[in-house]
Amino acid sequence: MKKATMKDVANLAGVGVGTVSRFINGTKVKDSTYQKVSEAIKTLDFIPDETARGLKSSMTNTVALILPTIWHPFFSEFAYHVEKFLSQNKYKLYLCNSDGQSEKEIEYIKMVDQNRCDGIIAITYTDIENCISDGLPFVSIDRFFTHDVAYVASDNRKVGQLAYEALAQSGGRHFAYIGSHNEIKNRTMDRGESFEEAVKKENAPFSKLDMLEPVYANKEQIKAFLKANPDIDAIFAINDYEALDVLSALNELGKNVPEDVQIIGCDGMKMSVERDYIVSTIKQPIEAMAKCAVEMVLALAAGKEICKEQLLDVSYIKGRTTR
Amino acid sequence: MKKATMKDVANLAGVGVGTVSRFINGTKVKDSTYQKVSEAIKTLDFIPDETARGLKSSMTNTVALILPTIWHPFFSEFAYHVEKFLSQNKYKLYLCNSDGQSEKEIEYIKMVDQNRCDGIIAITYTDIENCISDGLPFVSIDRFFTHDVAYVASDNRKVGQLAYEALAQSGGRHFAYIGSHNEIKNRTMDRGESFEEAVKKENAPFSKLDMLEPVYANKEQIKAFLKANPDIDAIFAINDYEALDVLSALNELGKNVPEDVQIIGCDGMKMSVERDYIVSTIKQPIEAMAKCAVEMVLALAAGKEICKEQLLDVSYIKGRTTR
DNA sequence: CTGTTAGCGCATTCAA
DNA sequence: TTGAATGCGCTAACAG
Repeated sequence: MKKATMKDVANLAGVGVGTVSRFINGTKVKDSTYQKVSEAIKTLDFIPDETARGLKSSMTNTVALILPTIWHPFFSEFAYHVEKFLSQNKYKLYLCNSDGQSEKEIEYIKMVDQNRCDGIIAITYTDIENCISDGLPFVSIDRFFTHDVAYVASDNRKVGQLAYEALAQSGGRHFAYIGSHNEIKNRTMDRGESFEEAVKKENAPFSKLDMLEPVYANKEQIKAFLKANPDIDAIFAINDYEALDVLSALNELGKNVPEDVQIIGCDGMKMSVERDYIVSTIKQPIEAMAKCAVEMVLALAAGKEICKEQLLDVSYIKGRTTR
Repeated sequence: MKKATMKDVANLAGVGVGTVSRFINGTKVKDSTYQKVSEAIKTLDFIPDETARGLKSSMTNTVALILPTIWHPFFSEFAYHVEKFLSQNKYKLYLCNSDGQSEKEIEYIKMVDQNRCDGIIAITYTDIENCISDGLPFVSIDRFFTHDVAYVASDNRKVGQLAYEALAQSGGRHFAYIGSHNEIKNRTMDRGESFEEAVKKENAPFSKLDMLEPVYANKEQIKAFLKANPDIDAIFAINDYEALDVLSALNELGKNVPEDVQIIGCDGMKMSVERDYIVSTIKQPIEAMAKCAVEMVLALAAGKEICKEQLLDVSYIKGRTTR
């Protein structure tokens, strides 16, 4: 049987379509008509067509999330929380894996103008500055565009500071930073820079390995670096993956962690609710970032003015790679 | 400036709206008008409203993916591939974390009738049989409903068989299965059953720990089980997470893996493209399952008849927990 | 409180 | 080949 429309309901109930519409939208109607409409809806299995509603209201109750790949614990944890908060606001989520391709990112950004979604939350490292038009409800994560573009980030400068303090406190003497960076700048670069500054302020020995992405033979490069600098005993890695690679490299070189060398990563994703932290890490407030991003994008979609820059706090979590 | 509509374009180009519509949809128009329309579209930054199009065509080019939580490597890998294949077909993806709540699953299933999406792919273990109405474009993963409901699954019976063979071949003597199951049946239960059968067919010693979900103090239960059965030297765990917990439990009991005890998990998820497999595992063909599911759901959405049951092959991957 | 009507932006007839 | 008209299903304004 074909899908019932409001007109069918109105006919069956013996009322006008307007009344059915009001019923649907919760406007008060007389008790007797309420009954009739309610019954007609039930017998016809009527479900309102959201496309038609959207055409009138030009609201979709949908937000698109653009990220490099959902197949990565940090992003999937973030996406989980984004969807959760959107859902609490009766919003749906479009998911976009950009794989770093700006064309796909742009395609999704266009969806706002296509009236397919009301706003965008994006974690992106590609060159899309000129696609972010002025009134676009767009929230950027961990990357600054201009003061007009809303963004939320963790306090990446504090990350380096905390990493240094934790390593120094547990006896680190020769510090190193290991990481990589993209040509397009984003705030994660601050992690290494602030770490370096903190070390140098104390005049402690410092080495660094900073690779340009895309990185090949990551672990081999790390091993070569560690061999060339055998005194290193306190390493800060740009993220937890890198930390795992460093851990693996050290093991292969016969060093003990954390006895000989300590490692701190960054992100602090849990992999799943019940798993322990393997590497010590500076934890990003992923859930808080998601909440903040959702609030901002919904406010922007509603045309509200908001504070466009949000820095969230980070914290040190001891795992098994520091003493 | 307000968004331009087809009417605006038509006015500016000095043609009728029908012509603009044809232009957009690639129907041939005269060269001279083609130019005029093309220009008008450019100067007005015209982008067709997909909501209005959807209202006419009742197609959304969107599919919803329902899963327990994207915050889990297996599901996020699956979602990654689903989005990829949908994208290749110009389709968008709605993501739904059900967290095991049937209400939320039902809410998304309704979206087909609401004309918000054209079909559903679902990994679900809750009681929603009676919501899967007949013509619904619905594809189930790893769970059988009825012969009328399309589903794709990996060959879970072969999983247990392969696990046994791999463990036996590398010297396992006393076998054990460790896992948990939900009240709602799904095909993953076949893994343990087929493993048990394979072991018993060879008359080898067998023990099992099968917990009812939700499981509390998982690792403690595992430790108690292992203490009570100290001869166990070859363990098959229902999935890779469970395998990690088993690994951790064994370490805490002072056993070496894989020297003293071998472990095989199941799923074969990696944290991301570039990471290695940690535990030895029976790998599910995640990408192939995603591809198959997408093809099926798009075919169903297009009203085509298809083969409703697809079983995909699994394979053994050696990690660091077998010899 | 309720029925009627006019669009929302577009695709698709039907004439011309 | 094209312009004008009709309607997709719904909401909101208006009149009763």
